[in-house]
Amino acid sequence: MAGRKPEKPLSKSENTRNALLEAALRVLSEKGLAGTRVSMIVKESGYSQGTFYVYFENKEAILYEIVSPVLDKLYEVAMGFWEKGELYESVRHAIRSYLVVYSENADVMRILVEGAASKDKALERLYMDTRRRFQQRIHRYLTAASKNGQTEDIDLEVAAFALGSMVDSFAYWFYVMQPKHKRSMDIDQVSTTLTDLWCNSVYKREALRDG
Amino acid sequence: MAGRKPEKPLSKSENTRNALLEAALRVLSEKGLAGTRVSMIVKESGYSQGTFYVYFENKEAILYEIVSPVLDKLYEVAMGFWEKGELYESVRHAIRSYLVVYSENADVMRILVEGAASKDKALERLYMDTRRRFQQRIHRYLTAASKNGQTEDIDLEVAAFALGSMVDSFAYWFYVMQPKHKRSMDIDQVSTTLTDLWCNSVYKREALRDG
Amino acid sequence: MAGRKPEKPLSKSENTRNALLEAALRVLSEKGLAGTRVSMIVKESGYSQGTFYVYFENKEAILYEIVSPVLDKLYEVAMGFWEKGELYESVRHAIRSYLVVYSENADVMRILVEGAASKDKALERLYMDTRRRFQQRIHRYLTAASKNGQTEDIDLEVAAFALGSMVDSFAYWFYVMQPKHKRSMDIDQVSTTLTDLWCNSVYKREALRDG
Amino acid sequence: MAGRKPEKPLSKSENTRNALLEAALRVLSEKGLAGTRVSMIVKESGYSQGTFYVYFENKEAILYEIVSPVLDKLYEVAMGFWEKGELYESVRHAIRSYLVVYSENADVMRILVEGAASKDKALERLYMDTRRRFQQRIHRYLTAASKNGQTEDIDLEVAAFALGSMVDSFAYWFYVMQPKHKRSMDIDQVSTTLTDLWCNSVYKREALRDG
DNA sequence: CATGAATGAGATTTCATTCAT
DNA sequence: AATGAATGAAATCTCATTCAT
Repeated sequence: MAGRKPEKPLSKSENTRNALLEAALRVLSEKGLAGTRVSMIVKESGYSQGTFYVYFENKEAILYEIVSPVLDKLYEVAMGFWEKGELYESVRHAIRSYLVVYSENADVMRILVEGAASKDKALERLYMDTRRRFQQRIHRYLTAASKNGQTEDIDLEVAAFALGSMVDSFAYWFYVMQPKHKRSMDIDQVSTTLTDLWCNSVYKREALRDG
Repeated sequence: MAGRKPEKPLSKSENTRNALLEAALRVLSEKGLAGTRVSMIVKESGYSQGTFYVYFENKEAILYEIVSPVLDKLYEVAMGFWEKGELYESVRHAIRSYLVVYSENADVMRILVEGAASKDKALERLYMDTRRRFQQRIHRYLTAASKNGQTEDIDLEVAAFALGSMVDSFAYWFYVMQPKHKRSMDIDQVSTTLTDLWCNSVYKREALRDG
Repeated sequence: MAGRKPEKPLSKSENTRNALLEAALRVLSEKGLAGTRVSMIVKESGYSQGTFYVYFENKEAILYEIVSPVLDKLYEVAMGFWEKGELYESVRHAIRSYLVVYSENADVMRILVEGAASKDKALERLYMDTRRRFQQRIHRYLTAASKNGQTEDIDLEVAAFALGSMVDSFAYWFYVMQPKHKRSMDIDQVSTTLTDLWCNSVYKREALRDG
Repeated sequence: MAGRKPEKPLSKSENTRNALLEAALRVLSEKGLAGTRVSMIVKESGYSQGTFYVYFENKEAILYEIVSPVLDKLYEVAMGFWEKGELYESVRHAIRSYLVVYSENADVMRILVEGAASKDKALERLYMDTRRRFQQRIHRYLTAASKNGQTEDIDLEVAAFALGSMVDSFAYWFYVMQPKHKRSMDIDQVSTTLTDLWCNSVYKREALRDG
């Protein structure tokens, strides 16, 4: 009774749709955006070429549907807890959650980066919007702290973006570019260091001590 | 007597080669990697289709030649001054130089990001290698400071990468994704904030005060 | 009850495939291997350029499919009767059959010769293998006769190859190189002479008289 | 003084021409006719692309110049001795000489076969003409023998072509198709067998015994 | 719903040949 | 005599998309 939706059985058409989405993700993960062909997706899905166009208008459409929910999840999970708890802990929680979701969707994030850089309008916008949402949220939070005299005297708008960038870019390097077997550091260790950097950089030492 | 080499006139073939490289950069900047066709490059250059293949084996070859020197320049310029001066100033100089070169080559950096994300082996490696070079250099620098008791007690390896990422990712957002007319902040202002964040995050407050 | 399979109607795709094969043969016959373009084949077939690549990986693939069955037929027809009948007659039957099938497939044989000479690995091997199969079969046959003391005292291995070559090369000249209107001799006449040469060259005169 | 031409030193232009011819032969031997590019020839020769067209009108021209003299030599050497000596010996001498020259020019012969089969007009004609010259010569010789009652009662025109074909085709297989290391038989052995076949096939046994 | 055959525009690449120097 | 830069027509192959069944 824990808020779980009762599992409605999926209709035949929903099944096919999902199968195509999953197949697309698998192919995109392996081949990258530029290397993915519709023919690969349908082959992977087991359905036929024509079926693809029953469910998606074109190649870009399926892309958007794959990337979009991951970004929403990322935002929701990382920003949900924020503001409720104590200073250091709420930062740490946000960072750690971000890394967890990122690691689970590293392939999608790679695709997003590729697409946004390639001037694909839809993905470029998705990417920008998400980063701005993060920035604004962080900025709002820092401003609040600054009103309590807890922050150092720096440009909080730039800081908000820079710190968000730091975590995001670290995640990209750590989970996307780095081959799995080379990751010597574990997520808790990393989260702690990132949180230390974040907090040291903007908060006064006293503010941290007091929480 | 200023040490400048007397400018040897370029041979005909060197001229053509350069013209193609420049045309390629223009097209890549406008269309992105995935959107660039050899036909566009030759049209832009004024040469014929066949001429392209006299000078470059294929599309990837010209790509590498465009991206590679920019990365070298970026490293050289940003890391050159490092270690010589006073703590805060040397960080600031590095960051500012990085941003300057980045802004002058924003288009190329976008291409690099797209290419590395797209699993193009050559560019992926170029990207990784460069980031690692930066990380190692920063790490070495932080370690030196830590031996003088100047750093906070954090994981310097992660810090090195995270701080490098912060600057790089900020630059990407600021110069690549952001349309020019929306950039309200100027480079000095931004450099200062980034330097503040950087220094606050790793160095002890005393160390900063003393230089 | 005549053992004929009821003719299953060919599927759409089988039809297209066959149409391409037939068109390819026509073009290859007229233009030769080096002079044949995929564009010519599809034009001749009435299908579009893209359709070709739905059915065949590339030019070489369709080539192999055209040549290979002809060689099998040639071997089967020429060697099928062999050994059953009387000496002279079985040789004559084999030679005549060879010439008949050769004349019906002269164009294909020309292509095979061109392809094998051009160092196309697949065709070179096909050519070699077929010639060796013939040689071995003839050699076996001559050896059997030699055990009955019916052959002259010569190197039967060389003889086997040389006699096979004689018939094959004659057929090539007669049906491939010679323009049709210049062929004054008819197939029976020619078969008889070739059989005479063959038999005289290896068999003892007595053996021939006795059969 | 044995008829050797006094070696006039070659002019510069003759040198270049020869260098190109030799380079062309090397490339053609390795790559086959269809696989040879003008660019390969000039690279092999060390001269430049433009130089090729100073000496040869086009690609076909150099081809003809390479093949033509070999055919002349083949005819001259094989047919020169003919008719002078005793029956068996003159046949054997002709066959052996043919094989010797063939083996020395196997690469060229392969090119000729490829070119003739490919419907290259010039080479097709060269090939046909040469084979006809051989046939006519052999035919004339057989007819002479037949007037002395030395031949079996068979169609001498067909025989002439068939026997010529036999030797030629054997040589092709032996020196062109067969990789060198697989040739177990030596030229004397082979010549003898071919001569035996030839003589047995057309001459009366008595004629052979008497010479 | 699903199919799979067919398409054709367009991308990459090749290469014999020309020509000004 | 020799060069080598430039060409451009043409060949191969790709692939997102359509559509009749």
